[in-house]
Amino acid sequence: MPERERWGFELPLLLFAGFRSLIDQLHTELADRGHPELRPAHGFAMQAIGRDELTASELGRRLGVSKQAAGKTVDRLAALGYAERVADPADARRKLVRLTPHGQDALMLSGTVFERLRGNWADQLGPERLSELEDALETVVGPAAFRLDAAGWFGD
Amino acid sequence: MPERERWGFELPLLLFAGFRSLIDQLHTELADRGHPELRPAHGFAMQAIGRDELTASELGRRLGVSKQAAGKTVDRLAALGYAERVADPADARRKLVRLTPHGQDALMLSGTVFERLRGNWADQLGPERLSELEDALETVVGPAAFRLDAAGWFGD
DNA sequence: TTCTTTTCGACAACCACGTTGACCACTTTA
DNA sequence: TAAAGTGGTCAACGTGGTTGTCGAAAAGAA
Repeated sequence: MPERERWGFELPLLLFAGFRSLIDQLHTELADRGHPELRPAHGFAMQAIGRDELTASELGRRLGVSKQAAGKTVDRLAALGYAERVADPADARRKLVRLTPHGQDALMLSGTVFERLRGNWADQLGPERLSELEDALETVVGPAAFRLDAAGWFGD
Repeated sequence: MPERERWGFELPLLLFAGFRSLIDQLHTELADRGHPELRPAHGFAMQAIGRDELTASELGRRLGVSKQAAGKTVDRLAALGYAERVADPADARRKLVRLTPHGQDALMLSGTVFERLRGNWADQLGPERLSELEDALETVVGPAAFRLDAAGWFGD
């Protein structure tokens, strides 16, 4: 049921409002469940680390930022107890970054919260309209959909 | 045509990818048309100013940031030639911010570019699917859709 | 094996964008 | 007219980026 004529400038605002709505709800939930200091930017970095052990340089590549910026991000995650650095026995230059159990907990919790939030949208829209929305977005953005280099994107 | 089962975490990434795709294309176009220094964050501030003459404090309220932050944003826009401050003859405390002709040009150009980008999406999806996408998003985000307090939202 | 190139991590300086707190000037209101 | 509120600015700081430089360690080539 198309409701009225839309201006072009509304489309980006609607997309951003949807994105922000989900992320804000996620962090409200995370704060209630033992992760009050976690910020949206941290989530992208932790997602990029996942269960891997990788160098700050490699993390920078995944996030689309310099190795120095990635190193600072790791510093902040480490200060909050979400990540830690361990020496690489096979290469004395490298220090491998990995999530702590606290960080893995936050990541798993985020996954379950996102499932529930998607369920809320499905309740409001019906499963078909939600699937159509997702399919339409994937059609227009193509394979660029699942990039993680989002943090700090506004300023560039 | 629902293509496959979706994970909850894909939804925010799809929304953000769509948003970023539009904004990136906008700024590519703006750069080609005489506005190469304009950044995404500037757009929200200029949209909040529009054709008004307002104080930095009022701008801060519209953008959801402190008056000091709004003042710095105006400094940057002014340094780039997009905004200027004029004294308010009716109130010696106030300095009114307004867009320069260069700033108004950028704002009008953005509007026409967004119309064309929406047209591209309509070509790819068909007008009905695009309208359904917009309506679905408005349904789930409600009146929060058209807030302008987006810049700097990642860090907080 | 030695020399050269590459890579990693760190440091420094800087910029964009936000925050609080403090302060002064001016306007409004009680 | 005194008190309260508002507007602009300065300072200090935090976060998340950038580039440039550097030394140590690894990898590749002669």
